[in-house]
Amino acid sequence: MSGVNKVILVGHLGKDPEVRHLDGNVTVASFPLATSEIYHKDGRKVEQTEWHNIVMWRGLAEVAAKYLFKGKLVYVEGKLRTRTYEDREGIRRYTTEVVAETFTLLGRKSDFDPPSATGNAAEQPAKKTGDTQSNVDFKENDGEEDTHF
Amino acid sequence: MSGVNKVILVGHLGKDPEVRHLDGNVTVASFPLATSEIYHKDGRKVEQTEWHNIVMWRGLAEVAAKYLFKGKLVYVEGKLRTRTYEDREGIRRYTTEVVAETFTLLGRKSDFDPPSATGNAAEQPAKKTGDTQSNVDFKENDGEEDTHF
Amino acid sequence: MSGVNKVILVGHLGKDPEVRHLDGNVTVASFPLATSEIYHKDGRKVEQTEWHNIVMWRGLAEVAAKYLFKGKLVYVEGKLRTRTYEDREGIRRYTTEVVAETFTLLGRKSDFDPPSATGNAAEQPAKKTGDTQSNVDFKENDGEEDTHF
Amino acid sequence: MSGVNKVILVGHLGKDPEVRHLDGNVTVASFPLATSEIYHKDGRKVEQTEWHNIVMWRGLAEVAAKYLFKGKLVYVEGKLRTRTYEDREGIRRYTTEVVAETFTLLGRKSDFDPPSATGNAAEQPAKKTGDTQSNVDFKENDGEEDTHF
DNA sequence: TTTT
DNA sequence: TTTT
Repeated sequence: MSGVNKVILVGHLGKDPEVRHLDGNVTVASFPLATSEIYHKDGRKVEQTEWHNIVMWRGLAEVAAKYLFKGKLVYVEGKLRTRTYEDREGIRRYTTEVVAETFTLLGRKSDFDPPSATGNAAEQPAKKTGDTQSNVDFKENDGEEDTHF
Repeated sequence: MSGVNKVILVGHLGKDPEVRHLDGNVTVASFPLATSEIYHKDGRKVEQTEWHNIVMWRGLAEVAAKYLFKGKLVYVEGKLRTRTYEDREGIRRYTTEVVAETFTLLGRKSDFDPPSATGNAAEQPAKKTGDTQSNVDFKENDGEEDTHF
Repeated sequence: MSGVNKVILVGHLGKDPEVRHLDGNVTVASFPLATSEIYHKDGRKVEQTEWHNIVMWRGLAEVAAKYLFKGKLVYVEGKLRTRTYEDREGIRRYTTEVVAETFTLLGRKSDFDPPSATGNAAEQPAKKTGDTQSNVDFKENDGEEDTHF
Repeated sequence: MSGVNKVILVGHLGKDPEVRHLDGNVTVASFPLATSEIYHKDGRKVEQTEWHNIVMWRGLAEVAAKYLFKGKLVYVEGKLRTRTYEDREGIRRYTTEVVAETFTLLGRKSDFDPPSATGNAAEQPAKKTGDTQSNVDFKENDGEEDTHF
């Protein structure tokens, strides 16, 4: 039946993606994304931030693990999914997530480098220095196609 | 800073909108919207339905009360908002809603009529017969502008 | 480089898709799509129709040939592409098209049937009667994936 | 009837906006916007740039004149409009434009400053230094509303 | 928990 | 004509 379920976000990652590997060699990455809007109320400027739970699967999760880090500005396109789970107290809860289908890193070239080699660099998939790639557009089944985006 | 928070849905209303009037002459309408997607798994066709909580404010809520009914197919554009509340047991819960900024009724002219004059017709703002309007596009502050959308 | 180029349309086909088969077994379908908006100017209601040139490639073109006909209401998602060509008088012209990446048929089940068996039915891929399929969501590389949309 | 006509772009301005003032105190701004996509063909990376003609009216044109400059990265949301005109040789031509309804500047704070005070600064509406505003979200009738975006 |  |  007749459905469209599409979300378009541009915002900053609140944390590095959390990457898990499920059975069957399936990768999942998830992270919070902040979108802010500024509006004016009674002459004052007010910033309101909305937090979104982003989930990426398989190939998209793997490129997310390589290119997305806390603070990066990213365009995310995906769909809404509300699922149910039990919290630690056994209470049934609902959570709404954005299951990403594409993302595009925004910002300047230097923004696409991983954080500089201090502290937590060890656990991050290193992006080679000298790589001149300056932008990243990804879709869910990237790699297979030799053509378009 | 730098934010985009946009949701685009096409689906059917699961119920008539529930309309409330808040202090200060503010109208709010809300209803569940179903978007379905069909995919193929192991040769079988599977339909998966996602339910969204739609909220409309002020003028948009008022036109929703006039034109939107259970079963109608509608295009909704808005933004995500997650808010917290306490349920009847005093448990703090989160809910994610789509705050609509525009909607467009889809389908044929007859679909824009209110349900036929049995049962609950009384409490529904009647759409005149003979009205040839066959489509409805609305934005948040409809009425004020004398121009386009 | 950082790019997003996305078009979202809901409108009616102005004609049946024109389907061509290029070298290398590549199918292309194209058709005009009308999107209308109603606005109010000086108290009068004005309807303004915009026409879009839609182009579909390969698998998407093939499903378009099966399910899309003049008058159908369809959701189309794609990207803008402006290309140059020479008209019959040798004048260099530009045309902007929407290269579709997905489409979804909207409307009721009966709307998905091909036009009844008079006139041009012969050249249309018949959709069996009795088929209960009531909705069609397609993406560019449909068929390969056994999962989601 | 039943229309949706929406374009979503993220790209860089190819030129400073060209601003005109029409009769009746109406401002129009227009500029080319580049969206690039990178894809892989036969192992080679290929970048393809698409150029869009963006048009902004009234209040939106005025804020564009203040904040948008050649090279800036911007999110633009609007609708497609194809219009006809006669070129200098009297040939009737068509052009498709994106009539913007909203835009959001993307990138870091320093990107929101006007070009430094050399060369062409004279003809640009100066953005005061010391202004700490770091992001700009605008809609068509900005200024009137005291609330949301 | 982001960004400015 | 942008950006990397």
